[in-house]
Amino acid sequence: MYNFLGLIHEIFSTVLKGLSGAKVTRPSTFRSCLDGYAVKSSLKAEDGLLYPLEKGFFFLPKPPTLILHEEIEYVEFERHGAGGASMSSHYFDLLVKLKNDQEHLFRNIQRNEYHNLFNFISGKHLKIMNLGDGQGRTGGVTAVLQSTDDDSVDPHLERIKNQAGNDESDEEDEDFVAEKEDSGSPTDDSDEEGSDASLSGGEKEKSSKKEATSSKPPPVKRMRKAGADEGSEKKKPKKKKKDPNAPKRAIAPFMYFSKAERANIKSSNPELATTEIAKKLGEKWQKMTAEEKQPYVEQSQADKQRYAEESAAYRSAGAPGTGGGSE
DNA sequence: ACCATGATTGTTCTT
DNA sequence: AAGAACAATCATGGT
Repeated sequence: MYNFLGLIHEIFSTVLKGLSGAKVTRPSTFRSCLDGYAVKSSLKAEDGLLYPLEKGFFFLPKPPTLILHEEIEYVEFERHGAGGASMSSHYFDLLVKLKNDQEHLFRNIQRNEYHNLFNFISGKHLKIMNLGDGQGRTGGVTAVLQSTDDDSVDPHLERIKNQAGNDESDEEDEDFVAEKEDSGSPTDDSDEEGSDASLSGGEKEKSSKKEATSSKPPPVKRMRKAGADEGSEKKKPKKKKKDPNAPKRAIAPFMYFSKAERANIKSSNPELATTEIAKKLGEKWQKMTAEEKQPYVEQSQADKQRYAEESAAYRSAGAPGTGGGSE
C-alpha cells in the first residue's frame, strides 16, 4: 500500500469523480467517538453504517439509503427498544421522519454516539422531536435546540445515561467494535445481488420491483408504530403478555398457504431471506383464485373451530382473572 | 439458549 | 367501524 492510507476516501472519491464526472459525496465534519465518519446502526433488519453528511444522512447497508436533510421533517431520539420492556442499555434509536410521512428508524446506535449525533443534528438545524420523553414536558427539546452549545447538557443524554445505568465500560466498548467505522469501506465488493442499486441524484426511492401493473398512489404500508407515550408509570405500547396456556389464534388461510408453499419458494430460491419469501408468498396469494385458495380456507375454518373450543375452555378454566387458576 | 425483528395476508380483538 | 394485534416462518443478532 501507499503512504496515503489515511486518505483513502479522498483518493477514492477523486478517482470516482474523474471517472464518472458525478458528484461525489464525501464524509462530513461529523465525527463519531472513534473519529469515524459514521455510526453503526441498523435499519429494518439490516445493520450498516449511518453517515451524517453535510446535507443528508447516508445509510450504507445492503440496500443503501440516502436521506437528504431537506426531506426530513424531524428526527427523534428514542431509547432503544421503546416497545420492549427488557431492552435497555448501550443503544438508542434515531427516528427520522420525512416530509412525505415516511419513517426511518435507525436502531442500535451505540449510546456513546448520542452526544456527537445530537450536536451534529442540532448544528444542522433539524427539528428534533422528543416523543419518547418520559417526562410529560413536550417542547423541552426545542429549547435545548436553541441552546445547542456544546457545553450544555441536554436532558436526553442524561436520561439515556440513566437508562444505561452508566456503565463506565463504554470506553471499552470501542475496542469491542470489530470493524472500525471509518474503515467500514463503502467499497465492499459484495454486490452480488445489488445489481439495481443505482443511487443517482434522483428521488428514486422504493425500488420495489413488484407492482408494475399500475401506479400505487396510496402506499398502504403496514407500519408499526413506535410507541412512545408512556408517562411516569408503566406503559403499554404493546401488551405483550401471552399466557402460555392461552390458545393460539386461528391460522389464517394465507398462513396455511405460506406453510405449504414456503418450502417450494425456498427451494427454487434458496438464498432469499425469509422476509423476501414472505413477499413472494403475498404476491402469489394475490394472484390465486378463490378455488385455489379454497383448501386453505377450509383448513383455516377448521382451525377456527379449534380456536373457538379452546378459547371457551380457556375462559372457563385457566383464564387470568377467573377464579379457576388450576394449573 | 432464548427472544425480538421483519415481511406477508387474513381473522380476531379492542376501542 | 376501524385499526391494532396476532397467527407461521426463520435467518439474524443481541442478551
